Parts: sequence; C-alpha cells; structure tokens
Amino acid sequence: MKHKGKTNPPGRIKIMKAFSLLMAQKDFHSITTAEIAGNAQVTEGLIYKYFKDKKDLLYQVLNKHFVEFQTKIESRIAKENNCIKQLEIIIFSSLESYADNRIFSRILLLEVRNSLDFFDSGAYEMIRKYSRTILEIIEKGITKEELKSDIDPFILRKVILGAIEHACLGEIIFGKKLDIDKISTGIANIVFNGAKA
Amino acid sequence: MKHKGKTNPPGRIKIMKAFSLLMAQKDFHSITTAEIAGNAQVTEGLIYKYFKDKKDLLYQVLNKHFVEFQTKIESRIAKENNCIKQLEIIIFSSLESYADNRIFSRILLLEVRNSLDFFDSGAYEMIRKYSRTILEIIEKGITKEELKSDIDPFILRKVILGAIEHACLGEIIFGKKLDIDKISTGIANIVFNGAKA
DNA sequence: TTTGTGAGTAAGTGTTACTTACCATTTTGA
DNA sequence: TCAAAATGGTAAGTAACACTTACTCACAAA
Repeated sequence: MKHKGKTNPPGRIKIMKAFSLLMAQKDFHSITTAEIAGNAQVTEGLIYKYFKDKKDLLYQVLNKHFVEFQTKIESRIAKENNCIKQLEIIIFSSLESYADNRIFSRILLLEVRNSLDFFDSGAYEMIRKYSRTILEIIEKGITKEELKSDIDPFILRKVILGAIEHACLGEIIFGKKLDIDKISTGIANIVFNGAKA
Repeated sequence: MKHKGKTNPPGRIKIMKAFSLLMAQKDFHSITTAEIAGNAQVTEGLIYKYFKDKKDLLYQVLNKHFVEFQTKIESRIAKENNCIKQLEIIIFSSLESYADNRIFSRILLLEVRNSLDFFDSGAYEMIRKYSRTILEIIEKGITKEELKSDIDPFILRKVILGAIEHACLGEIIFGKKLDIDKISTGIANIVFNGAKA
C-alpha cells in the first residue's frame, strides 16, 4: 500500500527530523537508510511508504526549509520601493540566509544539482519562483529608469545570482566565516556602479 | 601490490578512456565499476590497482581535461595587455570552453562539488591556479588604474566567476543552447559599466 | 637462478537502497 | 452495521554495487 499524502503521521515526521539532523552532520551520500531508520526509531521499510526514494526524502526536507526562506525574503522586499534597494535586499538576505542556514545551503548549492530529477521537484519550483521575483524587479527597474535600458534582465539576474552563490561556496566548503555586510555591499557596488575606472 | 604511478600501462589508459566515454552518456553515480571494466575490456579489480576508488578515477580524468582548458586560456590572455580586455577574454573563453565541452562542464559544475575530497584533488588545484590568475589580473588592473580603486578584488572575482558558472548552468542542465557572444558581452557590460542608470 | 615487481585475473564480501509480504488498527460507505 | 478498504507500521528478504583478497604470469636484474 502506497501512501497518498493526505495525512502526516508520526512516523513520517520522525523520519524527516532524523534525516535533517543527519544532514547537519554528514553529506547525503554517506547517510544510509538504515541510519535514518535507526535514528527515527522506525523500520527501514517505512521510509519507502512515505518517500519514493532517498532523494525524494532529501527534496521534501529541502522544500520545507525553502518555504521559510522564501517568505522571509519576500516580506523584506515588500517594505522597499526602489528597485536597486530591493535588489540590494535580495543580495543581503540571500547571503544572510545562506550563512545562517549552512546545512540547507550545502544541500542546495552542492548536493542536489547533480541529479536531474531535482529539477522536477517541488523544491526546485521554489527556486524558480524566487528567480522570477528577481527578474520582475529588474524589469520594473528598467521601465522606471532606475536601471540602464541597455542591460539584459536575464543576464543581470545571472550575475546577481551567480555572485551570491559563488560568494557562499567558500564558506560552505571550507567553513570560512564570511562578512555578509562587506560582501553584499561589495557585490552591489560592482553590479550597480561597475568596476571600470 | 599497489601501483606506484611510475608507468602508464595499457590497462590504465583503457580504463580512463572507457570511463570518459561513459561520462558522456550518463552521470557519475549511475556508471558502475562493472560497466567501466566491461567497456575497457579489463577486470573490475584492475581499476583498483590504478585508482584509489571510483572518485579518484573521476578526478584524474577531470584533471586531464582541465590542463588542456587552462593552457588554451592562458595563451589567449598573454596576447592582450589591457586588464579589462584580459578579463573579457576570460569571460568569453570560459563560456566558450564550457559550451564546447559540456561533459567536462557538467562534471565540474554539478558532479564533483558534493564530495569534500574533490577539494584535495589535483583537478581542484588547477581551478585554484586559474582563479589566482584572475585575481592577479584584477590587482594589476587596480594599480594601473584601469579598474576602480574602491573595489575589492576578491569580490570582483566572485562576481565574474559566479556569473560565468551561473550562465552555464541552464545549458548544462536543460541543454539550452547559449549565445556566448551575447552573454559574455552582457556580463562584461554589467560588471565593468554597472547596471545603475 | 632466484628474487622482486609490474600487469592483470578470478572470485569473493559486506553494505546499501529498495521490495515484498505481512499484521493491526482505523475509516468508510452500501 | 459491518465488511471492505485504507492507514500506519514491521520483518525479512534481495539484487546490485563498490571494493578486497589472493592468486597468476612475464620478465628483468643481482
């Protein structure tokens, strides 16, 4: 009998909690289903009642984190009207969220992308939504003439998102502490004012 | 008896060739050691004579590709003296190399980063070298007053590298063809001139 | 001639993700 | 009302996989 997803029984919750805890300690591949079941105090088989496979479990845990991240950022953006300021908020908040929630960041930036089925998951749908928000701000910025009219909105988005992600990699991989204020103003300075003398 | 790495016997070459071919067809995790050995027409055990484990094989193949990539770009940079032009060459050449060599790009951007031991590999050492080259160009650009003195070289590097990598992701993941000229000039335009009106 | 080593094989082994078949309790609809 | 279906959970597998062990054979020096 397969689970239809209509309820949220204790076993399911225990599995997700145990898995989240394990993700804080080690990487996805070295977490075994036996370990998950053991920590959750259920049998291994139960995992496959609620989750299609190990990856599905990962994506669902990720999605839960992502929804919180998303709502936090969106409420911050709403408080500001100037498009450049909104983008600065996005840069700062993203960096802050990545730094505050390193497990989640590690999963997102390093652990899920290698598998194509991630891009069909609900978690990835959240990223697309976030990404769409950024594009809309940029487009509004151009029509309001806060941003140059000759820039490509898609490319500007790539630069911003790429810079954010790349800035976090060092911290996630090597555990280097990053100065969020310095980096976010640094990125904004380059992206908005340009680096050319 | 372990292999000491002094020679390069036919078995070793066959294993690397077979693995390279398989990587063009499917992702790392779904390639089995049995498959590698079968295609290389050697026994499974031989893989472990020449490589510590499956990942080690991946890193060594990756390193081989990387050396070629590196030398190509460095020779191009050497022809130009202006720092901004050099950085433009880096942006263009990186995008071009990623586009021309999609298997290699997929491995580099999606498949190796999730494992911490990659960052001890020789392949990663090549990335660091490349990364150092970019930093040196930026620093030279600042002293030569081609770039603004108030920008942080490390952050500018993050923005450039992040933009390049992010720009390639769509192509690698979804197979979308990317317009290298348009994207590289677009990135350079934003990074050097800024997006603010 | 013996000793050591590089190249390669054959046959395992333990672990892992995932499956199947089952039980007990609760819900439901005819 | 009461049997059928669905839910929550268990126990005992299984196939496939990465990796290991123990062994040849060839041949080059000492």
